[in-house]
Amino acid sequence: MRTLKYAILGLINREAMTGYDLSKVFNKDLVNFWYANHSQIYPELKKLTAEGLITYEIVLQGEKLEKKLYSITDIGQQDLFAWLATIDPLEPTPKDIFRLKAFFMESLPAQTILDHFESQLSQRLEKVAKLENTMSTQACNLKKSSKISPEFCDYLVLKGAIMREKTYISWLKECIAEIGESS
Amino acid sequence: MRTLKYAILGLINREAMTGYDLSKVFNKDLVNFWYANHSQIYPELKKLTAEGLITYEIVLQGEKLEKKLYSITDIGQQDLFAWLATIDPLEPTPKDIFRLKAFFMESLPAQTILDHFESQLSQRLEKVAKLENTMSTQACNLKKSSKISPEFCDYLVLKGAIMREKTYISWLKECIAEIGESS
DNA sequence: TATAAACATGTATATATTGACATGTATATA
DNA sequence: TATATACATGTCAATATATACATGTTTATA
Repeated sequence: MRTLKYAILGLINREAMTGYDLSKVFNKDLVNFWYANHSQIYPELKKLTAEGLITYEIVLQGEKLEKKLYSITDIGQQDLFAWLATIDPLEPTPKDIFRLKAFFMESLPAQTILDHFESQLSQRLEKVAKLENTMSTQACNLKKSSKISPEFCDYLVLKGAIMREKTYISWLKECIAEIGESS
Repeated sequence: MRTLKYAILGLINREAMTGYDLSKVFNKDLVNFWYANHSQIYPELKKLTAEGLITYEIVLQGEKLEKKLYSITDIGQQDLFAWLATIDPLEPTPKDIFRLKAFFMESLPAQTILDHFESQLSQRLEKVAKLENTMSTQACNLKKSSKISPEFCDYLVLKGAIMREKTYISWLKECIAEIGESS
């Protein structure tokens, strides 16, 4: 479905960027719903350039270091907007290795099962703490923008990520409680 | 990471199955956290057989139709249990095309944005209704098994799936409300 | 008894993704 | 000024996944 294509177009549409910049954004701002390695990004940039959806100019960093600053073309923008406007059917539920393991865990000793859930719980607690920290640091710039803006979208998806993590945590706690009762 | 391998081993460990059976189970019981097409399953079964982790016997269905009934070997079970016992670091957050689109949506007219969220909301409401129906139909067999059992695991992951969907729905509703305020 | 739906098993091709390999520059700091 | 870290761009090989192609049997039902 070329989702990476649109993720890149969407970012470059916001602001001209290098492949390196894209890589950073994917693994920071977008990491809660999309990500990609640089080994995927650079070939895709090449492809999008060949397709005429983006162009680049070479910018010098220091004396010698050349970086490619990509911007979106008119065709690229049309393509992006057409994709954005399309309403999709529901995606398949995301895969989740922990849930898969949990599904089969019954063959393990009760204490090992609890260890799994406790480990997952502490990792998720740490993660949600980081997300909430981001939210409180950025909340001023984000929510107060009372019009629909990039910052407003940042805020909405960050809120969604926090809600998702908190629910995962609630589930883990309920599982731990029920396993305690059952064993 | 060969997750499909362990998904298959886990299922065959519960009960001997054909590739066709596995395909059905993936797209019914496991669909809320794992799935695979038959075009992935059959080659993997071949590979696992070659690796000595499973074996099959040919069973006749009617007069001519041969099906392969797979069972797990001792080595397969050891491999499965070793995987089950391993505690993993947190997986990267699952990708989500709708959230990605939402992140870039700000360039669209407010009404189109709302249409996206409303469509997603009604699709998710339908989905959670189905999940809750499954839960109420199967709840008797599931929860009442007061010991840790396959049915108990089924119950736990189904509950998790319902919680996840409900949170997605809450997020969508909050987004719709906030977009209403902002536009 | 014709027919559709479900059962049953594969392969082929294209795309997506990961992790390793490979190279070199610029900048901050010890 | 040595050194580590971040900046910057690529390729390659292996794995994973999706979609289409391909074939044949059995069972329920109209």
